[in-house]
Amino acid sequence: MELSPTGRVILGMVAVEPRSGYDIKRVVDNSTRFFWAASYGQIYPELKRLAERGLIEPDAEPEGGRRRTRYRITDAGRAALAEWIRNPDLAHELRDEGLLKLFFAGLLEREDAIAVVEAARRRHVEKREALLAIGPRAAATERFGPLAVLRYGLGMSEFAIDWCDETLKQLKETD
Amino acid sequence: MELSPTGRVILGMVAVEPRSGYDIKRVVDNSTRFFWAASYGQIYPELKRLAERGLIEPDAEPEGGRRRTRYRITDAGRAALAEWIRNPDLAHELRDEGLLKLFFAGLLEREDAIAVVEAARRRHVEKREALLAIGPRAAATERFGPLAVLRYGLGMSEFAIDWCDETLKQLKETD
DNA sequence: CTGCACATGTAAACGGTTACATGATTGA
DNA sequence: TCAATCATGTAACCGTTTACATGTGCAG
Repeated sequence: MELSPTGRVILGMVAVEPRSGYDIKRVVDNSTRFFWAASYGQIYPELKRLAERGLIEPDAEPEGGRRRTRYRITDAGRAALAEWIRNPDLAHELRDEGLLKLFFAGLLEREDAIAVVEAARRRHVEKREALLAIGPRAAATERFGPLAVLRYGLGMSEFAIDWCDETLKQLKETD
Repeated sequence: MELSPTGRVILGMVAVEPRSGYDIKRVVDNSTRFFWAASYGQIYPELKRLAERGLIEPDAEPEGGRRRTRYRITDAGRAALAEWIRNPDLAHELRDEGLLKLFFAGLLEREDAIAVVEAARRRHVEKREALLAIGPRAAATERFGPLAVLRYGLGMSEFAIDWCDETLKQLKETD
């Protein structure tokens, strides 16, 4: 049972616990957004498609309060999710605009190239701060995954910052 | 002058030296594909659009041999490219399906989660090999950028492999 | 009673991949 | 003469973002 790209995040988020589209948007913005974002324009139609295919189903109606549709995963959904996670192949290419800028930075004057690397460094520092801020949230889930991926993100940020420093040194000492 | 996402790689590749669509595909597949790929379906229409906007122009017709259209960058093109590179903001989100799988791996049985990390490790080792293989090509350009980004990719791969090892250790020792 | 967060959706426009189609040139 | 590689392109389909549209419930 093939899942669409964003269908996978959504199904995963529903697999963790029953969630509405709004819930999913919120939790994605606080976790996977660093490597996989999702917009409402994707979430709501995709929830309907997943429900039509029997991979998720509406949970019990809310007791009073706001109108909302919370979905829970079905057995078929769990199977489809596991099938995707277990498959070692990746369907999607990585895309990193920051690296593309760095790749071409040498076409500019040296001062400009330095500014490009400095901007990249700033972004990585910001990202590290953002990851540190969501740390407690990830630590709260006892499940393996969020915390490990957070460690990954922090390590990557550290590496990237060091790389920027080293690259700046090289760029500056070439006289 | 706003550039489209893939217009940027294409313009950058033409900025380095005059190139045809076919050339661009080949060089992208040997360099930026690790963080920004491009297909013919994007390249040829985009070359036309860039030419219509005066950012590139057809080079002199080939002296005999094969028919082909090689483009060279114009002053306006150089300005648009520099404008994009200098702008510190990124228009595009990172997307990494491998991390998404790892994020949700804890929903599976422990053996399955271990297999997911092992698959990720294998991918990172393969990527490192691929980067090492294109190393000489990147070193051949004296321009700053390709080599620096290659160093980045290699460092990232090393880090990712170490992270997988550490994560596997953690997953296995939790009895 | 006002503004904010909750909550769900649609339509248009854009971006990107894949499959298909075509044909020339070169080297074995 | 055959296969590989050079070379360019289009059309259909799918995915994604953005902007718009609508309405509820709660706290101050």
